[in-house]
Amino acid sequence: MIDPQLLRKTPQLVADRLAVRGLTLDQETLAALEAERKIWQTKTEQLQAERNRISKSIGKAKASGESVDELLASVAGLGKQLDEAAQQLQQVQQRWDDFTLALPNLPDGSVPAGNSDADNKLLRDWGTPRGLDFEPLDHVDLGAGLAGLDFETAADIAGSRFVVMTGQVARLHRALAQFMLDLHTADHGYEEIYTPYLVNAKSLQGTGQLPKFEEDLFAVSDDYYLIPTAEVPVTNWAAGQILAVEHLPKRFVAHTPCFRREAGSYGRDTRGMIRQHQFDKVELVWLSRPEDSWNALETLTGHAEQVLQKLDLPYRVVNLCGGDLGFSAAKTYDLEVWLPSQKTYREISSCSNFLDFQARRMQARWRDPETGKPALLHTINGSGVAVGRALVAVLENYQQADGSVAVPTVLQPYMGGLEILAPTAAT
RNA sequence: GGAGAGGUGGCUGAGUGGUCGAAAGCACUGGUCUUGAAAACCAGCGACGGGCAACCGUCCCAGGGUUCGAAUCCCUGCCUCUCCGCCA
Repeated sequence: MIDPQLLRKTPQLVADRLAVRGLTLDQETLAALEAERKIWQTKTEQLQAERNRISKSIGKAKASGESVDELLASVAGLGKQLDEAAQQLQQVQQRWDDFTLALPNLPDGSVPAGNSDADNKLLRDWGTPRGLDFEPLDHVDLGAGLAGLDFETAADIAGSRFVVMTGQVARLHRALAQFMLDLHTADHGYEEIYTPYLVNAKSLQGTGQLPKFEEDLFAVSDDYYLIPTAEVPVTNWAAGQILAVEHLPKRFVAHTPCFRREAGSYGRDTRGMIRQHQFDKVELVWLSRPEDSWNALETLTGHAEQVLQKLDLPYRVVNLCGGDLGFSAAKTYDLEVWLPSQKTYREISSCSNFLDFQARRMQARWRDPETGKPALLHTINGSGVAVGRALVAVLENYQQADGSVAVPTVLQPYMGGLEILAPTAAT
Protein backbone atom coordinates (compact mmCIF):
# COMPACT_ATOMS: atom_id res chain seq x y z
CA MET A 1 0.00 0.00 0.00
CA ILE A 2 1.21 3.47 -0.83
CA ASP A 3 1.75 5.67 2.21
CA PRO A 4 -1.65 7.37 2.76
CA GLN A 5 0.11 10.53 3.88
CA LEU A 6 1.85 10.72 0.55
CA LEU A 7 -1.45 10.24 -1.26
CA ARG A 8 -3.17 12.92 0.76
CA LYS A 9 -0.48 15.53 0.84
CA THR A 10 1.37 15.05 -2.44
CA PRO A 11 -0.99 13.34 -4.87
CA GLN A 12 0.77 14.92 -7.84
CA LEU A 13 4.03 13.30 -6.82
CA VAL A 14 2.29 9.94 -6.59
CA ALA A 15 0.68 10.49 -9.96
CA ASP A 16 4.04 11.28 -11.55
CA ARG A 17 5.59 8.13 -10.15
CA LEU A 18 2.67 5.93 -11.25
CA ALA A 19 2.96 7.39 -14.73
CA VAL A 20 6.22 5.44 -15.06
CA ARG A 21 4.01 2.35 -15.00
CA GLY A 22 1.77 3.86 -17.64
CA LEU A 23 -0.96 4.46 -15.07
CA THR A 24 -3.07 7.55 -14.58
CA LEU A 25 -3.95 8.30 -10.98
CA ASP A 26 -7.56 9.39 -10.60
CA GLN A 27 -6.81 12.47 -8.53
CA GLU A 28 -10.38 13.75 -8.63
CA THR A 29 -11.78 10.64 -6.99
CA LEU A 30 -8.98 10.73 -4.49
CA ALA A 31 -9.58 14.36 -3.56
CA ALA A 32 -13.33 13.81 -3.29
CA LEU A 33 -12.87 10.82 -1.01
CA GLU A 34 -10.43 12.74 1.13
CA ALA A 35 -12.75 15.73 1.48
CA GLU A 36 -15.65 13.50 2.43
CA ARG A 37 -13.53 11.59 4.88
CA LYS A 38 -12.57 14.77 6.65
CA ILE A 39 -16.18 15.86 7.06
CA TRP A 40 -17.43 12.59 8.51
CA GLN A 41 -14.40 11.92 10.64
CA THR A 42 -14.64 15.34 12.29
CA LYS A 43 -18.37 14.95 12.83
CA THR A 44 -18.05 11.43 14.23
CA GLU A 45 -15.26 12.34 16.59
CA GLN A 46 -17.09 15.41 17.86
CA LEU A 47 -20.15 13.34 18.67
CA GLN A 48 -18.05 10.68 20.31
CA ALA A 49 -16.30 13.27 22.45
CA GLU A 50 -19.63 14.68 23.56
CA ARG A 51 -21.03 11.27 24.40
CA ASN A 52 -17.92 10.38 26.36
CA ARG A 53 -18.13 13.62 28.29
CA ILE A 54 -21.79 13.16 29.29
CA SER A 55 -21.38 9.47 30.06
CA LYS A 56 -18.53 10.28 32.35
CA SER A 57 -20.57 12.84 34.25
CA ILE A 58 -23.43 10.34 34.58
CA GLY A 59 -21.03 8.00 36.26
CA LYS A 60 -19.88 10.70 38.61
CA ALA A 61 -23.42 11.87 39.41
CA LYS A 62 -24.51 8.33 40.20
CA ALA A 63 -21.52 7.81 42.44
CA SER A 64 -22.43 10.85 44.48
CA GLY A 65 -26.12 9.97 44.53
CA GLU A 66 -27.33 12.88 42.40
CA SER A 67 -30.14 12.64 39.91
CA VAL A 68 -29.09 11.76 36.39
CA ASP A 69 -32.40 12.31 34.60
CA GLU A 70 -31.33 15.60 33.10
CA LEU A 71 -28.06 14.20 31.82
CA LEU A 72 -29.80 11.19 30.33
CA ALA A 73 -32.18 13.49 28.51
CA SER A 74 -29.32 15.53 27.09
CA VAL A 75 -27.76 12.46 25.54
CA ALA A 76 -31.01 11.10 24.14
CA GLY A 77 -30.69 11.95 20.48
CA LEU A 78 -26.94 11.59 20.40
CA GLY A 79 -26.72 7.90 19.76
CA LYS A 80 -28.70 8.04 16.57
CA GLN A 81 -26.68 10.93 15.18
CA LEU A 82 -23.49 9.18 16.05
CA ASP A 83 -24.55 5.93 14.40
CA GLU A 84 -25.34 7.82 11.24
CA ALA A 85 -22.05 9.72 11.14
CA ALA A 86 -20.04 6.64 12.01
CA GLN A 87 -21.73 4.71 9.26
CA GLN A 88 -20.96 7.43 6.72
CA LEU A 89 -17.36 7.53 7.86
CA GLN A 90 -17.00 3.78 7.62
CA GLN A 91 -18.43 3.86 4.12
CA VAL A 92 -15.98 6.52 2.97
CA GLN A 93 -13.11 4.67 4.58
CA GLN A 94 -14.13 1.48 2.84
CA ARG A 95 -14.13 3.28 -0.51
CA TRP A 96 -10.72 4.77 0.28
CA ASP A 97 -9.35 1.34 1.18
CA ASP A 98 -10.77 -0.24 -1.97
CA PHE A 99 -9.15 2.52 -3.99
CA THR A 100 -5.73 2.43 -2.36
CA LEU A 101 -5.47 -1.36 -2.12
CA ALA A 102 -5.77 -1.44 -5.90
CA LEU A 103 -2.92 1.05 -6.41
CA PRO A 104 0.44 -0.56 -7.24
CA ASN A 105 3.70 0.46 -5.62
CA LEU A 106 5.57 3.54 -6.77
CA PRO A 107 8.48 2.66 -9.06
CA ASP A 108 11.91 3.68 -7.86
CA GLY A 109 13.65 6.52 -9.69
CA SER A 110 16.02 4.04 -11.35
CA VAL A 111 13.19 2.18 -13.06
CA PRO A 112 13.14 2.87 -16.81
CA ALA A 113 9.88 4.12 -18.28
CA GLY A 114 8.24 1.85 -20.81
CA ASN A 115 5.36 -0.44 -21.54
CA SER A 116 6.84 -3.77 -22.57
CA ASP A 117 9.88 -5.98 -22.10
CA ALA A 118 11.40 -4.18 -25.08
CA ASP A 119 11.95 -1.26 -22.72
CA ASN A 120 13.72 -3.30 -20.05
CA LYS A 121 17.30 -2.27 -19.55
CA LEU A 122 20.07 -4.84 -19.95
CA LEU A 123 22.48 -4.48 -17.04
CA ARG A 124 24.99 -7.28 -17.59
CA ASP A 125 25.37 -10.76 -18.94
CA TRP A 126 27.36 -13.72 -17.77
CA GLY A 127 28.70 -16.72 -19.68
CA THR A 128 28.58 -17.49 -23.36
CA PRO A 129 26.07 -19.81 -25.01
CA ARG A 130 27.80 -22.99 -26.15
CA GLY A 131 28.49 -23.21 -29.82
CA LEU A 132 26.70 -26.38 -30.93
CA ASP A 133 27.63 -28.30 -34.07
CA PHE A 134 24.18 -29.90 -34.12
CA GLU A 135 20.64 -28.62 -34.08
CA PRO A 136 19.62 -28.47 -30.40
CA LEU A 137 16.49 -30.24 -29.21
CA ASP A 138 14.15 -28.50 -26.82
CA HIS A 139 13.60 -29.90 -23.35
CA VAL A 140 10.36 -31.59 -24.39
CA ASP A 141 12.10 -33.79 -26.93
CA LEU A 142 15.11 -34.27 -24.72
CA GLY A 143 12.89 -35.24 -21.79
CA ALA A 144 10.99 -37.70 -23.97
CA GLY A 145 14.27 -39.25 -25.13
CA LEU A 146 15.37 -39.66 -21.53
CA ALA A 147 11.96 -41.12 -20.70
CA GLY A 148 11.74 -38.52 -17.97
CA LEU A 149 9.20 -35.88 -19.00
CA ASP A 150 5.67 -36.88 -19.84
CA PHE A 151 3.16 -34.16 -20.67
CA GLU A 152 0.53 -36.46 -22.13
CA THR A 153 0.13 -38.51 -18.98
CA ALA A 154 0.06 -35.33 -16.91
CA ALA A 155 -2.71 -34.01 -19.12
CA ASP A 156 -4.68 -37.21 -18.52
CA ILE A 157 -4.15 -37.06 -14.78
CA ALA A 158 -4.76 -33.33 -14.35
CA GLY A 159 -4.99 -31.27 -17.54
CA SER A 160 -2.83 -29.03 -19.64
CA ARG A 161 0.13 -27.18 -18.16
CA PHE A 162 1.21 -30.03 -15.91
CA VAL A 163 4.07 -32.47 -16.17
CA VAL A 164 4.96 -35.91 -14.90
CA MET A 165 8.68 -36.42 -14.25
CA THR A 166 10.16 -39.85 -13.76
CA GLY A 167 13.48 -41.54 -13.15
CA GLN A 168 16.69 -39.64 -13.78
CA VAL A 169 14.90 -36.45 -14.72
CA ALA A 170 12.78 -36.46 -11.56
CA ARG A 171 15.98 -36.94 -9.63
CA LEU A 172 17.70 -34.12 -11.49
CA HIS A 173 14.76 -31.87 -10.60
CA ARG A 174 15.16 -32.82 -6.94
CA ALA A 175 18.93 -32.40 -7.16
CA LEU A 176 18.49 -28.84 -8.42
CA ALA A 177 16.26 -27.89 -5.52
CA GLN A 178 18.58 -29.53 -2.98
CA PHE A 179 21.61 -27.85 -4.48
CA MET A 180 19.98 -24.43 -4.30
CA LEU A 181 18.82 -24.90 -0.72
CA ASP A 182 22.28 -26.04 0.36
CA LEU A 183 23.97 -23.18 -1.44
CA HIS A 184 21.77 -20.53 0.13
CA THR A 185 21.85 -21.97 3.64
CA ALA A 186 25.53 -22.96 3.78
CA ASP A 187 27.21 -20.31 1.62
CA HIS A 188 24.80 -17.39 1.73
CA GLY A 189 23.58 -17.63 5.32
CA TYR A 190 19.84 -18.03 4.81
CA GLU A 191 17.57 -19.74 7.29
CA GLU A 192 15.56 -22.55 5.78
CA ILE A 193 11.83 -22.30 6.31
CA TYR A 194 8.93 -24.62 5.54
CA THR A 195 5.50 -23.07 5.29
CA PRO A 196 1.88 -23.85 4.41
CA TYR A 197 1.10 -24.18 0.71
CA LEU A 198 -2.45 -23.09 1.38
CA VAL A 199 -2.96 -19.58 2.69
CA ASN A 200 -5.84 -17.31 3.60
CA ALA A 201 -6.99 -14.18 1.80
CA LYS A 202 -5.44 -11.90 4.37
CA SER A 203 -1.94 -13.17 3.60
CA LEU A 204 -2.50 -12.70 -0.12
CA GLN A 205 -3.65 -9.16 0.50
CA GLY A 206 -0.52 -8.61 2.56
CA THR A 207 1.84 -9.40 -0.29
CA GLY A 208 -0.38 -7.76 -2.92
CA GLN A 209 -1.94 -10.63 -4.90
CA LEU A 210 -5.36 -9.69 -3.55
CA PRO A 211 -7.71 -7.99 -4.04
CA LYS A 212 -6.66 -7.30 -7.62
CA PHE A 213 -5.37 -10.58 -8.99
CA GLU A 214 -7.79 -13.21 -7.79
CA GLU A 215 -8.08 -14.64 -11.32
CA ASP A 216 -4.40 -15.67 -11.22
CA LEU A 217 -4.93 -17.83 -8.15
CA PHE A 218 -6.30 -21.28 -7.49
CA ALA A 219 -8.90 -20.99 -4.76
CA VAL A 220 -9.87 -24.15 -2.94
CA SER A 221 -12.79 -24.67 -0.60
CA ASP A 222 -12.82 -23.44 3.00
CA ASP A 223 -11.45 -20.02 2.01
CA TYR A 224 -7.96 -21.24 1.20
CA TYR A 225 -5.81 -20.40 -1.78
CA LEU A 226 -2.88 -22.38 -3.17
CA ILE A 227 0.25 -20.25 -2.96
CA PRO A 228 1.39 -18.72 -6.29
CA THR A 229 4.85 -18.24 -4.76
CA ALA A 230 6.55 -18.87 -1.42
CA GLU A 231 6.79 -15.09 -1.13
CA VAL A 232 3.25 -15.15 0.27
CA PRO A 233 3.66 -17.42 3.30
CA VAL A 234 7.29 -16.49 3.96
CA THR A 235 6.85 -12.71 3.88
CA ASN A 236 3.69 -13.00 5.94
CA TRP A 237 5.79 -14.68 8.60
CA ALA A 238 6.34 -11.11 9.80
CA ALA A 239 2.73 -9.96 9.47
CA GLY A 240 1.54 -8.16 12.59
CA GLN A 241 4.96 -8.57 14.18
CA ILE A 242 7.32 -6.02 15.67
CA LEU A 243 10.81 -7.44 15.19
CA ALA A 244 13.77 -6.53 17.38
CA VAL A 245 16.59 -4.85 15.49
CA GLU A 246 19.09 -7.58 16.43
CA HIS A 247 17.07 -10.05 14.35
CA LEU A 248 17.45 -7.96 11.22
CA PRO A 249 17.92 -8.58 8.46
CA LYS A 250 15.83 -11.75 8.62
CA ARG A 251 16.69 -13.91 5.64
CA PHE A 252 14.70 -16.98 4.67
CA VAL A 253 15.03 -19.56 1.94
CA ALA A 254 12.10 -21.80 1.10
CA HIS A 255 11.54 -24.55 -1.43
CA THR A 256 7.88 -24.83 -2.33
CA PRO A 257 5.60 -25.72 -5.17
CA CYS A 258 3.80 -22.75 -6.71
CA PHE A 259 0.35 -22.82 -8.26
CA ARG A 260 -0.86 -20.36 -10.87
CA ARG A 261 -3.98 -20.19 -12.98
CA GLU A 262 -2.11 -18.55 -15.86
CA ALA A 263 -5.39 -16.97 -16.86
CA GLY A 264 -4.87 -14.66 -19.79
CA SER A 265 -1.81 -16.46 -21.10
CA TYR A 266 -3.77 -18.95 -23.19
CA GLY A 267 -1.63 -19.15 -26.28
CA ARG A 268 1.71 -18.57 -24.58
CA ASP A 269 4.35 -21.19 -23.87
CA THR A 270 1.87 -24.00 -24.29
CA ARG A 271 4.64 -26.47 -25.11
CA GLY A 272 6.80 -27.81 -22.34
CA MET A 273 7.59 -26.80 -18.80
CA ILE A 274 8.12 -23.08 -19.17
CA ARG A 275 4.64 -22.09 -18.04
CA GLN A 276 2.94 -24.60 -15.74
CA HIS A 277 0.04 -24.52 -13.31
CA GLN A 278 2.35 -26.18 -10.78
CA PHE A 279 6.08 -25.64 -10.50
CA ASP A 280 8.74 -25.68 -7.82
CA LYS A 281 10.70 -22.66 -6.82
CA VAL A 282 13.40 -21.87 -4.29
CA GLU A 283 12.60 -18.46 -2.92
CA LEU A 284 14.79 -15.97 -1.06
CA VAL A 285 13.09 -13.48 1.27
CA TRP A 286 14.61 -10.64 3.27
CA LEU A 287 13.00 -8.56 5.98
CA SER A 288 15.23 -5.58 6.48
CA ARG A 289 15.61 -2.14 7.96
CA PRO A 290 14.54 0.53 5.48
CA GLU A 291 18.09 1.83 5.05
CA ASP A 292 19.32 -1.64 4.08
CA SER A 293 16.82 -2.68 1.46
CA TRP A 294 18.55 -1.40 -1.67
CA ASN A 295 21.79 -3.14 -0.75
CA ALA A 296 19.73 -6.20 0.11
CA LEU A 297 18.28 -6.28 -3.40
CA GLU A 298 21.75 -6.24 -4.94
CA THR A 299 23.01 -8.93 -2.56
CA LEU A 300 19.98 -11.15 -3.04
CA THR A 301 20.21 -10.83 -6.81
CA GLY A 302 23.86 -11.85 -6.53
CA HIS A 303 22.81 -14.95 -4.59
CA ALA A 304 20.38 -15.95 -7.32
CA GLU A 305 23.10 -15.34 -9.92
CA GLN A 306 25.41 -17.66 -7.98
CA VAL A 307 23.01 -20.52 -8.68
CA LEU A 308 23.29 -19.98 -12.41
CA GLN A 309 27.03 -19.39 -12.30
CA LYS A 310 27.67 -22.59 -10.37
CA LEU A 311 25.47 -24.42 -12.86
CA ASP A 312 27.47 -22.71 -15.59
CA LEU A 313 24.33 -21.49 -17.33
CA PRO A 314 24.66 -18.32 -19.44
CA TYR A 315 22.31 -15.60 -18.29
CA ARG A 316 21.73 -11.90 -18.32
CA VAL A 317 20.29 -9.42 -15.85
CA VAL A 318 17.70 -6.84 -16.82
CA ASN A 319 16.18 -3.93 -14.96
CA LEU A 320 12.43 -4.14 -15.56
CA CYS A 321 10.73 -1.08 -16.98
CA GLY A 322 7.71 0.49 -15.29
CA GLY A 323 5.17 -1.31 -17.44
CA ASP A 324 6.71 -4.72 -16.72
CA LEU A 325 6.99 -4.16 -12.99
CA GLY A 326 4.89 -6.34 -10.71
CA PHE A 327 2.12 -4.77 -8.66
CA SER A 328 3.97 -4.63 -5.33
CA ALA A 329 7.52 -4.01 -6.55
CA ALA A 330 9.38 -0.71 -6.50
CA LYS A 331 12.17 -2.19 -8.61
CA THR A 332 12.82 -5.60 -10.12
CA TYR A 333 15.80 -7.35 -11.64
CA ASP A 334 14.98 -10.32 -13.83
CA LEU A 335 17.54 -13.03 -14.39
CA GLU A 336 17.13 -14.55 -17.83
CA VAL A 337 18.78 -17.83 -18.70
CA TRP A 338 19.88 -18.89 -22.18
CA LEU A 339 17.69 -21.51 -23.86
CA PRO A 340 19.39 -22.97 -26.97
CA SER A 341 16.15 -24.32 -28.45
CA GLN A 342 14.58 -20.86 -28.41
CA LYS A 343 17.87 -19.11 -29.10
CA THR A 344 16.91 -16.54 -26.54
CA TYR A 345 17.06 -15.67 -22.86
CA ARG A 346 14.05 -16.58 -20.71
CA GLU A 347 13.15 -15.41 -17.21
CA ILE A 348 14.31 -17.78 -14.47
CA SER A 349 14.37 -15.43 -11.51
CA SER A 350 12.75 -12.19 -10.48
CA CYS A 351 14.27 -10.18 -7.64
CA SER A 352 12.41 -7.22 -6.19
CA ASN A 353 12.52 -4.57 -3.54
CA PHE A 354 9.04 -3.79 -2.26
CA LEU A 355 10.17 -1.11 0.18
CA ASP A 356 7.41 -0.74 2.81
CA PHE A 357 4.57 -1.49 0.37
CA GLN A 358 3.93 -5.05 1.56
CA ALA A 359 4.94 -4.31 5.13
CA ARG A 360 2.29 -1.60 5.35
CA ARG A 361 -0.39 -3.98 4.09
CA MET A 362 0.54 -6.69 6.56
CA GLN A 363 1.72 -4.39 9.39
CA ALA A 364 5.16 -5.98 9.52
CA ARG A 365 7.27 -3.72 11.70
CA TRP A 366 10.50 -3.45 13.64
CA ARG A 367 11.42 -1.36 16.63
CA ASP A 368 13.83 1.38 15.68
CA PRO A 369 16.22 1.85 18.60
CA GLU A 370 16.87 5.45 17.51
CA THR A 371 13.27 6.41 18.22
CA GLY A 372 12.09 3.51 20.35
CA LYS A 373 9.04 3.43 18.07
CA PRO A 374 7.75 0.71 15.77
CA ALA A 375 8.39 1.39 12.08
CA LEU A 376 7.57 -0.48 8.90
CA LEU A 377 10.03 -3.06 7.63
CA HIS A 378 11.17 -3.33 4.06
CA THR A 379 10.65 -6.60 2.20
CA ILE A 380 12.82 -7.95 -0.58
CA ASN A 381 12.51 -11.24 -2.37
CA GLY A 382 13.61 -13.16 -5.39
CA SER A 383 13.63 -16.61 -6.88
CA GLY A 384 16.84 -18.40 -6.25
CA VAL A 385 15.83 -19.83 -8.71
CA ALA A 386 12.77 -21.35 -10.39
CA VAL A 387 13.41 -25.10 -10.24
CA GLY A 388 11.31 -26.15 -13.23
CA ARG A 389 12.87 -23.61 -15.53
CA ALA A 390 16.32 -24.46 -14.18
CA LEU A 391 15.65 -28.06 -15.18
CA VAL A 392 14.71 -26.88 -18.66
CA ALA A 393 17.89 -24.81 -18.86
CA VAL A 394 20.13 -27.65 -17.70
CA LEU A 395 18.59 -30.16 -20.11
CA GLU A 396 18.89 -27.82 -23.06
CA ASN A 397 22.30 -26.31 -22.31
CA TYR A 398 23.93 -29.59 -21.34
CA GLN A 399 22.52 -31.66 -24.19
CA GLN A 400 24.81 -33.61 -26.47
CA ALA A 401 24.47 -34.64 -30.09
CA ASP A 402 23.21 -38.14 -29.21
CA GLY A 403 20.35 -36.84 -27.07
CA SER A 404 22.12 -37.50 -23.79
CA VAL A 405 22.52 -34.78 -21.18
CA ALA A 406 25.63 -34.13 -19.10
CA VAL A 407 25.06 -33.59 -15.38
CA PRO A 408 26.49 -30.26 -14.17
CA THR A 409 29.43 -30.87 -11.85
CA VAL A 410 27.79 -29.25 -8.86
CA LEU A 411 24.75 -31.53 -9.20
CA GLN A 412 26.67 -34.78 -9.48
CA PRO A 413 26.92 -35.29 -5.69
CA TYR A 414 23.13 -35.06 -5.61
CA MET A 415 22.86 -37.64 -8.41
CA GLY A 416 24.92 -40.35 -6.78
CA GLY A 417 27.89 -39.36 -8.88
CA LEU A 418 26.05 -39.76 -12.17
CA GLU A 419 27.72 -37.78 -14.97
CA ILE A 420 25.46 -38.44 -17.92
CA LEU A 421 21.73 -38.86 -18.36
CA ALA A 422 21.46 -41.37 -21.17
CA PRO A 423 18.51 -41.78 -23.53
CA THR A 424 16.32 -44.67 -22.49
CA ALA A 425 13.52 -46.53 -24.17
CA ALA A 426 10.22 -45.36 -22.79
CA THR A 427 8.36 -47.92 -20.72
C1' G B 1 -14.81 -35.97 15.72
C1' G B 2 -16.11 -35.54 21.49
C1' A B 3 -15.22 -32.73 26.31
C1' G B 4 -13.13 -28.57 28.74
C1' A B 5 -10.12 -23.88 29.34
C1' G B 6 -8.64 -19.49 27.24
C1' G B 7 -7.35 -15.12 23.72
C1' U B 8 -5.48 -8.03 27.60
C1' G B 9 0.59 -3.43 25.87
C1' G B 10 7.44 -6.01 23.18
C1' C B 11 6.75 -10.39 26.95
C1' U B 12 4.38 -12.53 31.60
C1' G B 13 -0.04 -11.32 33.78
C1' A B 14 -4.17 -8.56 37.00
C1' G B 15 -8.67 -6.48 35.95
C1' U B 16 -16.14 -9.10 35.63
C1' G B 17 -20.52 -2.29 33.67
C1' G B 18 -18.53 4.22 35.20
C1' U B 19 -11.74 9.07 36.11
C1' C B 20 -9.32 1.72 32.77
C1' G B 21 -5.62 2.95 27.87
C1' A B 22 -5.73 -0.59 31.45
C1' A B 23 -2.35 -2.96 38.20
C1' A B 24 2.17 -5.53 38.91
C1' G B 25 6.57 -7.79 37.13
C1' C B 26 10.07 -8.40 33.08
C1' A B 27 12.27 -5.95 28.98
C1' C B 28 13.61 -1.11 27.24
C1' U B 29 15.33 4.34 27.92
C1' G B 30 17.46 8.19 31.12
C1' G B 31 19.64 9.27 35.92
C1' U B 32 22.19 8.24 40.88
C1' C B 33 26.08 5.04 42.58
C1' U B 34 30.82 2.63 40.37
C1' U B 35 37.61 3.11 37.68
C1' G B 36 34.18 0.29 34.28
C1' A B 37 30.31 -3.21 34.41
C1' A B 38 26.70 -5.74 37.30
C1' A B 39 23.45 -5.10 41.38
C1' A B 40 20.55 -1.59 43.96
C1' C B 41 17.71 2.86 43.89
C1' C B 42 14.94 7.04 41.26
C1' A B 43 12.29 8.48 36.87
C1' G B 44 10.21 7.56 32.09
C1' C B 45 7.96 4.11 28.79
C1' G B 46 1.50 1.17 24.26
C1' A B 47 -0.24 1.53 19.16
C1' C B 48 -2.96 3.88 15.33
C1' G B 49 -5.72 8.05 13.17
C1' G B 50 -7.05 13.46 12.79
C1' G B 51 -5.11 18.49 13.88
C1' C B 52 -0.08 23.93 12.95
C1' A B 53 -1.09 23.22 17.97
C1' A B 54 -3.85 22.88 22.46
C1' C B 55 -6.14 18.63 22.03
C1' C B 56 -9.59 15.00 20.25
C1' G B 57 -10.80 10.11 18.69
C1' U B 58 -10.10 4.74 18.13
C1' C B 59 -7.92 0.20 19.79
C1' C B 60 -7.96 -5.14 25.53
C1' C B 61 -8.61 -11.68 18.88
C1' A B 62 -12.52 -10.28 14.82
C1' G B 63 -17.64 -8.94 13.69
C1' G B 64 -22.46 -7.90 15.59
C1' G B 65 -25.77 -6.72 19.99
C1' U B 66 -27.40 -4.65 25.02
C1' U B 67 -26.39 0.26 27.62
C1' C B 68 -26.11 7.21 28.66
C1' G B 69 -21.45 4.29 29.29
C1' A B 70 -18.33 -2.33 27.63
C1' A B 71 -11.67 -5.06 28.41
C1' U B 72 -15.83 -6.40 31.65
C1' C B 73 -22.65 -8.65 29.84
C1' C B 74 -25.02 -11.41 25.26
C1' C B 75 -24.54 -13.70 20.13
C1' U B 76 -21.46 -15.35 15.94
C1' G B 77 -16.76 -16.39 13.85
C1' C B 78 -11.47 -17.25 14.05
C1' C B 79 -7.36 -18.87 16.77
C1' U B 80 -4.61 -21.24 20.94
C1' C B 81 -4.11 -24.80 24.88
C1' U B 82 -5.51 -29.51 27.74
C1' C B 83 -7.80 -34.43 27.78
C1' C B 84 -10.12 -38.42 24.82
C1' G B 85 -10.74 -40.62 19.88
C1' C B 86 -8.58 -41.11 15.00
C1' C B 87 -4.34 -40.68 12.03
C1' A B 88 1.00 -39.61 8.21
